[in-house]
Amino acid sequence: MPADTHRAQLLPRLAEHMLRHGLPGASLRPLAKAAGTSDRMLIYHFGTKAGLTAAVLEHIAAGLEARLPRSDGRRLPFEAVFDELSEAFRDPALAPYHALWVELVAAAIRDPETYRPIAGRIADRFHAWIAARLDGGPGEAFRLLALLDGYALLRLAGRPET
Amino acid sequence: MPADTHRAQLLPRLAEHMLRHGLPGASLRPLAKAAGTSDRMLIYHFGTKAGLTAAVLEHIAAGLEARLPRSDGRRLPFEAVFDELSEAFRDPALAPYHALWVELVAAAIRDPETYRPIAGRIADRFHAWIAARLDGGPGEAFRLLALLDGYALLRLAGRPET
DNA sequence: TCGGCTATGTAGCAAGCGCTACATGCTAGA
DNA sequence: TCTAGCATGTAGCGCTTGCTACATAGCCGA
Repeated sequence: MPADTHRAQLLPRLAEHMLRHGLPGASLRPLAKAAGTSDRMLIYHFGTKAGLTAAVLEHIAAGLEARLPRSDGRRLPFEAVFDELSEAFRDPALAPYHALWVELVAAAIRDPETYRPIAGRIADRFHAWIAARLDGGPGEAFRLLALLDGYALLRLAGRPET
Repeated sequence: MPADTHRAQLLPRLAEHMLRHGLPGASLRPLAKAAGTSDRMLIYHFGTKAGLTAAVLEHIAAGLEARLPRSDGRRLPFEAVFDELSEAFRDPALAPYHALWVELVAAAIRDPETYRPIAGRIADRFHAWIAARLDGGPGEAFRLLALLDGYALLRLAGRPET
């Protein structure tokens, strides 16, 4: 059995654990336990903790995007898209994703080499996702993304919008 | 010499270290070294790591607010305040504060007991600061705060606004 | 002078971290 | 059938974490 297959089999369970326990809870031994293997084997398959983290986060981001509704081609004005998305992002089922996103950006501050490329790719993904359904330029899409991120951040800080 | 005086003397150096090295770098031994004392004495003065962290972060937040310009009583519309503040917040000298803020919110996710009250108080502080110079209600001030936080977050994720 | 309180140094504990050394079972190709 | 290499278990290393036990020096009031 090739190594890629092993990784692909591990990823869903690693992702589930990481979503539930966050980046700080994603140390090798608990991850291994959750995936039914050993820390020894995680390093064997992914080379390094950083490699593993990158793979799992990429997997999670792809999963989140697949869970969001497809664009129907219509482009709506700023406030309409904002209302729709801020409503959607209040879904508690998405809370673990927001938490992980903030933890990822926090990690990118002190270890940019490892985490910044991942964070950047994820930001781009959702920027494009917004731009595709917003009647406006990329700057406006960026602003909408920032606004949604800001509300999510403040919610995690214990200040939900009122 | 009373204990409060000792704490007050330690705080500036602890704050400087925490600003430079962030929340993850703020473990007892490095902090103690930076403040010219020992981990033993930090616990002695602050009781607990959580107590120390709360005190230092409060000190830092007060310092940041003191550094921002005072309100002259005039109230400006949303875009005017936004432009002024997003300009001010791009100052590289403030980058450590943004980084620490995101790290604080990230910490509040997994340890709300310790960090959420601190994060909430800081959010309130700047919400009030914005509300005092914005021509609009608290909801608009909140939206502006979210927008600024969002831009800061994306900047830390390696995506500065364009 | 003595007794108690504040302050501080030294040493260490138990847990967790990423990662590695070493041995070994298993299986597929020559 | 032999052998090379993939896969995996066991054990442990060196380090950092928050925190504590214990001893003790210095000072201040009775």
